[in-house]
Parts: sequence; C-alpha cells; structure tokens
Amino acid sequence: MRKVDPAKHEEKRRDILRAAERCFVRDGFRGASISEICAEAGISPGHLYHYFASKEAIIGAMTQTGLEYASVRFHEMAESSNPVAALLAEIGRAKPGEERNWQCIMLEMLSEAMRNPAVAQIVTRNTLVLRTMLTNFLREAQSRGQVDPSIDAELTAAVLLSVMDGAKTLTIRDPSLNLPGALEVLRTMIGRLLSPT
Amino acid sequence: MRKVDPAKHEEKRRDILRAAERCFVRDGFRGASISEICAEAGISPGHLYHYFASKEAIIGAMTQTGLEYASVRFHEMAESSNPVAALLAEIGRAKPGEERNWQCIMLEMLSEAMRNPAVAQIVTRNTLVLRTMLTNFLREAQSRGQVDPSIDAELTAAVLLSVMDGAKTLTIRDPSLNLPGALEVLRTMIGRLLSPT
Amino acid sequence: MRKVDPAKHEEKRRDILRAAERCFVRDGFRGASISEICAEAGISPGHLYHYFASKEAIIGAMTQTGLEYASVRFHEMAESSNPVAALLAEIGRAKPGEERNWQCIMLEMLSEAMRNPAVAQIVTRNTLVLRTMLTNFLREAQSRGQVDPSIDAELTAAVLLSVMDGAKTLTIRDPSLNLPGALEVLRTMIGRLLSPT
Amino acid sequence: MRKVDPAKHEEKRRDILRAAERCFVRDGFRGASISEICAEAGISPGHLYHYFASKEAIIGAMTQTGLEYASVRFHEMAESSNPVAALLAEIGRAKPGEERNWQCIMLEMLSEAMRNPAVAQIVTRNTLVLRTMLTNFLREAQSRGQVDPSIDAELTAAVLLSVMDGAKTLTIRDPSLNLPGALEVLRTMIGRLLSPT
DNA sequence: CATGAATGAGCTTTCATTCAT
DNA sequence: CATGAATGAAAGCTCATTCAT
Repeated sequence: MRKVDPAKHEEKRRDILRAAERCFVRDGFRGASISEICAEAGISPGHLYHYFASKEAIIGAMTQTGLEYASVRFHEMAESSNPVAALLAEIGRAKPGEERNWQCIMLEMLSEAMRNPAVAQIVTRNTLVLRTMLTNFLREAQSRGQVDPSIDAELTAAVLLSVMDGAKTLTIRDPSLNLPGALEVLRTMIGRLLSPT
Repeated sequence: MRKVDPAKHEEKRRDILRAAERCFVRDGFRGASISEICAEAGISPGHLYHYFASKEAIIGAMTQTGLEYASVRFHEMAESSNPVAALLAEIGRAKPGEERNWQCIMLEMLSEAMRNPAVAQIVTRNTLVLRTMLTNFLREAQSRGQVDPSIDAELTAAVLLSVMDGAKTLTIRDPSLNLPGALEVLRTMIGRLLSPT
Repeated sequence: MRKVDPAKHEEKRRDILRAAERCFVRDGFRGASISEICAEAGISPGHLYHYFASKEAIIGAMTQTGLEYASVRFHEMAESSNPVAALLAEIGRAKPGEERNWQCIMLEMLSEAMRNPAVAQIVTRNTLVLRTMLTNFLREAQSRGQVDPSIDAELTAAVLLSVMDGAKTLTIRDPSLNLPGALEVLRTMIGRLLSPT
Repeated sequence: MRKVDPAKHEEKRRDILRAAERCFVRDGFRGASISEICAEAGISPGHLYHYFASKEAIIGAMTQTGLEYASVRFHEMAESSNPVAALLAEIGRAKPGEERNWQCIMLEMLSEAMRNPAVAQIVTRNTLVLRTMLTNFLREAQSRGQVDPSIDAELTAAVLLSVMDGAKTLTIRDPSLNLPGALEVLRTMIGRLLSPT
C-alpha cells in the first residue's frame, strides 16, 4: 500500500534482460521479437513497456550490463601480479555457458552498430572505456619492463580488442576447430607482440 | 521448349546479386527487404523469384560469390615472390569502395551463421577453402624458411582468418581511430608471430 | 463505515476533471490517455477509477461542467439591461485562456456526439437548456420591442447556438484570419437578423 | 502482361477512399481502424499500403476529394443568374445520403486540425480556395448591386463558411429539430446581412 | 484511500511470398 | 519472361482497465 519498491522494479528489469539475452542468443537481435521475449520472461507484451521504453532500450541496457561485466574482468586482470600472463589467460578462457552467449551478442551488436547510430554510440562508449583500461594496463606493464616499450599502447589496446572480437569467429567459421590449439596460437601471437626485445 | 538462354539467365542472377549486395551493405541482412532489392535491381518482386527461390537463397549465392572473390585474392597473394610481405600488405589494404562493403556483409554473415544452419554451412565451406589455401601457403613459406617452422600451419591459418575478421571491428568500435596506425600494429603482430627465430 | 467525506470526494473529482480538461485540450478526446490524465492530476491509474467508472464517464462529467458554466454566462447575459447588446458582446468575446480551451472541447464533443449516444444525450440535454434560456431571452426582448417580432424565437435560438459553434472554426480554418474583423461581421449579421423592422 | 493500368490503380484508390469514408462516418477518424477500412473495402491490410502510404494519407486524399467536390458546387453557384439566391439555396440543401456523411467528416477534420499540423495544413489550403471563390463571388455581386457594398467581402466570406460549418451542428445538438425551419431562419439571417441598404 | 504492476486485445505498419495475367 | 496486385502473418507498441497489496 506504500510506495513502489525500487529494488523489486530493478530486479524485474534484470529478469527481463536475462530473458531477452536468451532470446537474442537464440534468434538474434532482429530475429527475436518482443512477444518472444515476453513469453520467455513470463510477462505480457504490454507489461514489458513498464520496464523498457523500446526494444532498443533493452539492447542498450544489455550493452550496459556487458560493459560492467567486462569492466570487472579487466579490473581483476589489471590487478594480477603478472598482467601479461593474466591477459593471455583471459583470452584462452572459454566458459561454456554464459560466456559463449555474450560472444554471440557482441558480434551481433557490432554488426548492428554499422548502421544503427544509437547502437553505434553505445558500442563506441563501451569500447572507449575498455580500451582506456587496457591502455593504462599496457602502459603500466611497459613502465615495469613487462611489455615492449616501443609499441604504441593505445593502438595496441585497440588491436587487442579487435583480436578478441575476431577470436569469436574461430568456432563460427569452423565448429570442429581445435579451439584450445588455436587459442594457444593466439596467445603466442600476442605474447610475441608484447614481449620486450 | 528449352528456349531460355542459360548465359543470359546467369547474367541476370549476377545483376540481382549485385543489387542485393548494395542493399545489404546499406541496410543489413534482415533490414533489406525483397522489394528494396527489386527496386535496386529494376525488376518486379514476382520476377525475382524466377532467379532465387527465397531471400535465403540470395544470401547463399552471395556468400558463394564472396568465396570466389576471396579465393582469387588469396591466389594472387600465394603466387607473389614474398608471400609473408604480401599477406601483411593484404591486411593493410583498405580499398574504399567495394572492399569495405564486403566487410559489412562478412560480419553480418558470421552473425547469421551462428543461428542459421544453411548460412553456417556455406560459411564453414568458405572457411575451409580459404584456410586450406592459407595453410598451404604458410607451409610453403615455412619450407622456404620465411616463416617460423615451429608454429602449426593450420591453426595459424585459422587464427589469421579470425584476426582479419577482427580487424573489421576496429573502425566500428571507434570511427575516429587512427586506422593506419592500428593496421601497422596488426602487421607488426603478425610479422612477429610468423618471423623465423 | 461511511467514513468518506463526500465534499472531499467531490473536490477530488473536480481536480481530476480539470486535469482531464487540460489533457483533452492538448491531445483531444481519443488522443489523451488515462495515464496522461493521471499524470496531470498527480494520481495513479487505479485511483482514478475510484472517481470515474470509465474514460467516457469523465467525458460525460466534463460536458456537465460545461453546461453549468455556459448556463451561468447566459444567465448573466439575460439579466443585462440590453440583452441584444449583451449577446453581441458575448459573441465577440475571446478570452485567451480558459475560454479558448473550451472551444476545442466543444467541437470535439459535437463530433463525438455524432456517434456516441451517451455523449449525444448529454449534448442534447445541454443544448435544450441553453436554447430554452436563449429562447426566453429572445421572447422577452421581442416583447420589449428590442428584437424583430416576426422571427421564431426558438428556431432563432437554435440558429444562434449553431452560429456560435461555427464561429469556433474561423481560426481553425485560417489561423492568420483577422478575427476581430470577422467577429464584427458576425455581430453585424446577428444584429441585422434581430433588429426590429 | 504489359505495364500497369494506371486507370485501374486510380479506381482502386477511389474504392478504398469510399470505403474509408463509410468507416470514418461510422466511427470517426481515430475510431476507424485500418483493418476496418480494409474489411469494408474487401482487401487485405497489407494491400491497402500499395495505395496509401499511411492512415493520414487516406485522410489527406479524402480532404482533397472533398475540396474538389465543394469547388464544383461553388462554381455552379457562382455561375447562376442570381448568386445570392443560389447561395441561400445551397445552404438549405440537405441531401440525405452522401451529403450528410461529408458533414460528419468535415467537423471531424476541423477538430483534428486543431492539433494535427498535417491536417491543419490541408484544411487551411481547402479553406483558402473556397473562401477565395466565395470572396470573388461576393465582390461581383456587390459590383452588380446585389450585395451590400459596405461589407468586407473577404471577412464576410470567412464568416459565411463558418456559418455553414455551424449549420452542421443544428441536428447534432437537437436531432428532433425542425431543420427546414431553422434553415429558413439561417437564410433570412444571411439574406439580411447581404441585402443592399 | 491509494498504488502501480499486470493484462491482453488492438493498433498501424511491414514484408516474404504467391498468382493471375 | 515479366508484372504488380494481393495476401496474411507478424512486427513493435499503446492503452483502458483490473487487482493484489
């Protein structure tokens, strides 16, 4: 009988986002319909719009979630004793469930960003945050002599992000690929790029 | 009643594919409509179905075209006197017109392949052909001492393809990026991976 | 359990009606939504239904309000020393705020009355009251020799009401119209209709 | 097997417009739905959009039709030997079928014009054409001594249009009104306004 | 009294596809 | 070969109304 419980509202939003994520993984951005998301979330179509103003708002919120999630991982990485090793370990990671799903969505979002300015802006902002973290991380590693001082930290950070994007296509292009082996090559490649001398 | 000229039929198909390509670049796979493609190709919707059974068939045929196109470039590359240099040059390429367009479509196609088995199959076949060419090319370079003999040629080929996929996201993620600089880093990275010793 | 204060209840109803009026002026009858009205009134949608059974009930109550408001003005008019002059003055009136708003709603209500029997009934009752007042007023003026005795008071009253309805369309049809000039013509017209001889 | 027959296309458009008119008369502008119109016209929802880009486009086309229709009547009027008598006769007209329907739609359109700029523009343009015709008509009558030369022709034209708008509310406000009698009063009113001396 | 979460039918519009000509 | 009229399901979204709290 009293005011809205904002915590409950927030939790419902997260429920819906999780449902939307499952739908987007399954059917893609454009392929997943609002009613599909509603069915997945167990709510009515009208009700969804109490929590999100539009389909795009859902996408935006999901990207925000992804940003925060990636930030956490990067922070952990940056705080490790041997950051280069941590970065290489990070790249080799292939958690089966949640992780793989995000890869799908990220690739979809990059596609979408090529034409949808709203999504482009979110992606760009996202990128800037991650790249800045990675740049600082590289610079500190350079100052500690753990990374080749002759490479440009910012451009390298951009390239590393794009390499991580590209890594997602490995199993798309060839589902039967020896993924651990390929990741090992990837790590070797980055290791040789970063290693001093 | 075999009055149809097969050559003419084939040419018309190519016309339509070119029109579809322009539309897909502009509006994406799902975003481009059949009538848009028809308008671009200057034919009627009904007529388009004499040449392609469905929208998906168009996508399939376009991937096939992409395969053939990429093959040609790889052949040229493999025949150069210094293949590693040729590969690095290839990566740095940024032809303004046609080239960039294909990048859009490739990324879109990889997204689509995650859920559409028909597209997945085409992409996988495509990948297999390209990767085999690249693998052979690396092996020959290894035998000539131009490439580090300790790396696995096939996995490295897979990784290089994924790196080239990832390179497409550089400007998507940050339109104001110093692209030549980033490509230089990319080339450095691949150069250090491949170089003997 | 009759703990509700009827006066307070009535006052809240009026608050809501005033809010609804602002919304209807802004967005029209069908265009204004219940939630918009609730936001304007500062209450929740559920709560609104304690005061009005439906959107139509709001419309009905608003018409009633309009009736009472118009009645007051007509009474004032009828009590003036020179009623014909008062009538002409009334027509020329163009109070900026509240007045103009009602014009919007009246026209909308007449449109609605063409198809919605409930609104039609309210409008008819409204009309009957106003027309009766105007008829009596004309008859008294005729008996005092201030109005042409040969015209039928009741029909003339009906026509005068319709002329006042029509006057609302002057600025709708042409926003840049010289309204004072047009109203002067209107007054001339009515003056010549009513004037004895 | 040859090109489209533009005549057939145009005829279909008119069919749809007639169906839309019936729906708008019955349920109003906002009240009539696209599917209702489609059902009335005997076509599928998708097909309607081959002929009209949007609901508003239907409204616009209908107004255009109304404009042309009214223009024809005004031309006829202006060419009569005694234009004032023709104008008065015009006002008294009450054709049962088609005519009455247009009255509904005109009133609705005027309501809509208060908020919808697109409709407002159409109405204003419509008004300008009609008023210009009526103004010229009055001026010629003045020059022939058939109309009081002291009144302003343009403002009077505007007022006459608004009086004709207002006349539509006569039967809305009171369905049991003695309409011929009221129209007689209306004619008297206009006659006294226009008559010389 | 009062809230706002929840519903579900309905809205306008789009689009891949079919078919008579 | 070629047209474009025609379909109908589905899309994203809105909104009057109900109900548990």
